[in-house]
Amino acid sequence: MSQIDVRALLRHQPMFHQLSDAQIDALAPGVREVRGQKSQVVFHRGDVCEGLYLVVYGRVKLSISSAQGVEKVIEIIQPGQSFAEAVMFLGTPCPVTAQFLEDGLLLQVEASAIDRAMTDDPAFARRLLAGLSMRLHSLIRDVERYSIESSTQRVLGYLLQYADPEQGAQQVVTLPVNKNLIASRLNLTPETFSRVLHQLSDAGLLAVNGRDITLLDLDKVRAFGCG
Amino acid sequence: MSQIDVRALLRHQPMFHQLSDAQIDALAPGVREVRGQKSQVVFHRGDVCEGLYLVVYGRVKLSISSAQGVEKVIEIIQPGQSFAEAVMFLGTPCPVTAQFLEDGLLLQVEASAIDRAMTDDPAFARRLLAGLSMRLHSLIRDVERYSIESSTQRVLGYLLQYADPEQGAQQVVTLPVNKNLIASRLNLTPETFSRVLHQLSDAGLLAVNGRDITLLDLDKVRAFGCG
DNA sequence: CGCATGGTTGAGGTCGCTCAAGCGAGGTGG
DNA sequence: CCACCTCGCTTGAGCGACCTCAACCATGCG
Repeated sequence: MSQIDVRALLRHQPMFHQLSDAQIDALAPGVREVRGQKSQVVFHRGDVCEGLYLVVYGRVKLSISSAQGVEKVIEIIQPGQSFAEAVMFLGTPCPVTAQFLEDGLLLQVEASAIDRAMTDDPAFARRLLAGLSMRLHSLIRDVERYSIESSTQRVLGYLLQYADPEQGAQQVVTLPVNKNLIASRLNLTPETFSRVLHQLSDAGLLAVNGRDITLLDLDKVRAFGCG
Repeated sequence: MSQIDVRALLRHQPMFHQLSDAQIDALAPGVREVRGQKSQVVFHRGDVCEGLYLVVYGRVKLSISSAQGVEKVIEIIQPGQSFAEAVMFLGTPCPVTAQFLEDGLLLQVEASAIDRAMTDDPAFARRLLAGLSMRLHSLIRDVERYSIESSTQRVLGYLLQYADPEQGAQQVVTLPVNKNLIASRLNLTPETFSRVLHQLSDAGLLAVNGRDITLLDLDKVRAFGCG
């Protein structure tokens, strides 16, 4: 792959949107392409990484595993998002394992390149900070979910995330990945997830059709979520 | 309080250690002192804050509350640490409530002052990023704890955090705050926390004497934590 | 003393997990 | 074409960890 391609890819990453062409050029030498196939591991928990990753296409799963082999999905990284920034700034071992959910392409940007970009452009540092902040807040939401919400509330909260408040009271949410993965994300077993969906379906709040979930009354769903 | 004092206080904050006197001077006008008494609220969940907070002395509790009034402690901020950075960079409402655990003094640094410091000194931005990264990792640990560890493992993990690997196999850990707060931090009820401690005590792993907990055999404790 | 606060202990309930079986869709190969 | 498999999902029965509610005890303080 030529540098031309890398530059074009970099330019399309939200993180780098406001960099000048010269800054992109400066970044490019510090960037490595990482192609991977479904279920291939990018790095294991405990590995040391020397740079952050950007997802160009494909999705990546960040997860942890207990000694007993139970796996727990922490986050699903979509194209355009980044991961392992924190580990880069700390230089500590990775707290999670990263694995391709499907064939995909990543860009690994080494720390020195990021440092250069930050020095050149303070706005870039601010963007990184904002990115980490968002991650932080979403993790706080997670802690909240796991600690004080019931399984039903977690499921509804997850679904509401995908609902558009502007749209009508009734709308369809299509699950982005398979139900097992979502269950893990919500810290539920697949069995419980399935049961919760059907129980909500019985209650007349939603209708399930494979991965398509129709929220029948957004206001009722919201009210239920806060009860 | 005069500006002299603010500058002296700023200089002692880890976050600002590497700033020059001139940079500290530039920061000072954007800093506000916040004195508070035990259980006084700094900001409520949902409030908008225009700057980050540094704890000079006293401790601050970050927590969330469910609609039913159940409170859950997310973090206990010690002197020298900061909070609300994420909210500052995003400009979003606070996801948590901040409350003094005892009489204390905070410094509120407004966003524009931080921006200035970042522009002047890229290393400062890096320090902020490292700070947020540490927060992120500790939250990942939390999610891990809540989702795949048992109550016993959570308690042991918490205690091991305070143990010094360099010291002998037997050492005393003094709980920094009262047991109710720690229980909440570990997502346990006070009752369960108490029971777990006594159960571990029966198992000969530790001895409880008020807030002083003696770990009787560090290796055994570690082994127990992983089983 | 009376009261508040923090901690312990007991009895009982429940949410979500585990284990196990069954089902439908999609794919492969004989 | 059908047998057969896998994979994702569902359903049921039983169970256990942790919570809830309630009483009780120790300490400190006005």
